[in-house]
Amino acid sequence: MSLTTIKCRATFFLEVQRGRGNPPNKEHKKVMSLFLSSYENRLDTKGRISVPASFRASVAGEDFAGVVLYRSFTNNCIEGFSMSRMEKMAAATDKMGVFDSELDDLTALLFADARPLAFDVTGRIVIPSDLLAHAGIADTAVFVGRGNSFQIWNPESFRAAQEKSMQNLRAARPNLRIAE
Amino acid sequence: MSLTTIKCRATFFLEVQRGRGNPPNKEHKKVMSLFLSSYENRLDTKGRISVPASFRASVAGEDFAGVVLYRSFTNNCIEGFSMSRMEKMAAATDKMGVFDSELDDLTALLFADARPLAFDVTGRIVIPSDLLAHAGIADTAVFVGRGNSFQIWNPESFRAAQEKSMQNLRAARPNLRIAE
DNA sequence: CTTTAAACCATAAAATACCATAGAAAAACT
DNA sequence: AGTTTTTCTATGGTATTTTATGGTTTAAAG
Repeated sequence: MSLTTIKCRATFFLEVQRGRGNPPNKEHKKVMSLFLSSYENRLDTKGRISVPASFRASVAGEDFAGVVLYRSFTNNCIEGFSMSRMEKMAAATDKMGVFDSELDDLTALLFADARPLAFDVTGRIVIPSDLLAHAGIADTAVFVGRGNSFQIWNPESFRAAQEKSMQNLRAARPNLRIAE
Repeated sequence: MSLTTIKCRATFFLEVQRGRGNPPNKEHKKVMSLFLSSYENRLDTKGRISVPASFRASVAGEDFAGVVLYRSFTNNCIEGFSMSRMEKMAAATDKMGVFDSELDDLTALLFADARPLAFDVTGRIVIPSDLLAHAGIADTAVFVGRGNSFQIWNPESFRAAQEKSMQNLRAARPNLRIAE
């Protein structure tokens, strides 16, 4: 095949961008909203710890640039959510009976204990000391994805809990085929 | 930011195709959502490996341009599927009570181990080293279609597993005719 | 003032975007 | 059917960006 250069003259229309910002037709960044995988990070001398970049991406675009943490009811770990999910939980409690005593306990623990923690410029948070104590975290912590939420564990405790979960699964369903 | 349409008139040069050749084919390929067939590809020195083009086509059009991998619970291989499938699982856990423990063990293991891996421009991913270790993969891997999911194997292990499956089938169903 | 918390640089390593190419496969013309 | 040309895929190498983490300075609070 050969190419030939020819001279042309034409009238056409062009869309130009005025002002700053991203053009609307630009392919927007791929959004990954789930908390997946596990990341082991370190606390510095001031108690700061980096929230994994992929977890920050999961809450990117929300009104509150940070996460909500509270002490897990069931494990020695810290539970984490996005603020928007916290709001969904509040909406869910509305569906329960007003005089439900369980609701009382739940709201007393959950909402009273919940700490909104904003990211700093580099994506770090300072986890309150009572949460750290509850999870037995000293200088290293594991951020563990749980789909729509995540947890923060002491590394040793996490490995032990994972092992226990695996044993539970094998005991409950010897023929388990999770892959399909 | 706003867009403004302006009228232009210009003289320009255009390269035109003379003779034989293949004009750009803008027909997009037939959408194949299933993972089918097997492909043996190589890891380069940086641990990158091409996801087979047909597998990439299977997840084309999804929000997340990549796949989700985790260590198989039942085999020495890596399990893989699309992010949308992961999201369906997360949605399923939401339908259960928030403090229900039925799926706790499963989600604890699955979401914590799942790795979202985005394709690079040429369709490669970097498989984390712990996944490679679990599957015993060094410099070559086999992508194995499994319909709605796929697996990644060490080539030798895969052939051995296939052989074992074949033997199991024969033992269980002596009359089964399996084409060689 | 003293203490505490938040904002502000700095950086090595890891992750990822970018560039290049040979071979295979596909399309279009003969 | 056969040939030419182009595109696509898998693969390799290089450059740039991001991330996690440390330290320092400024603002706020007691």
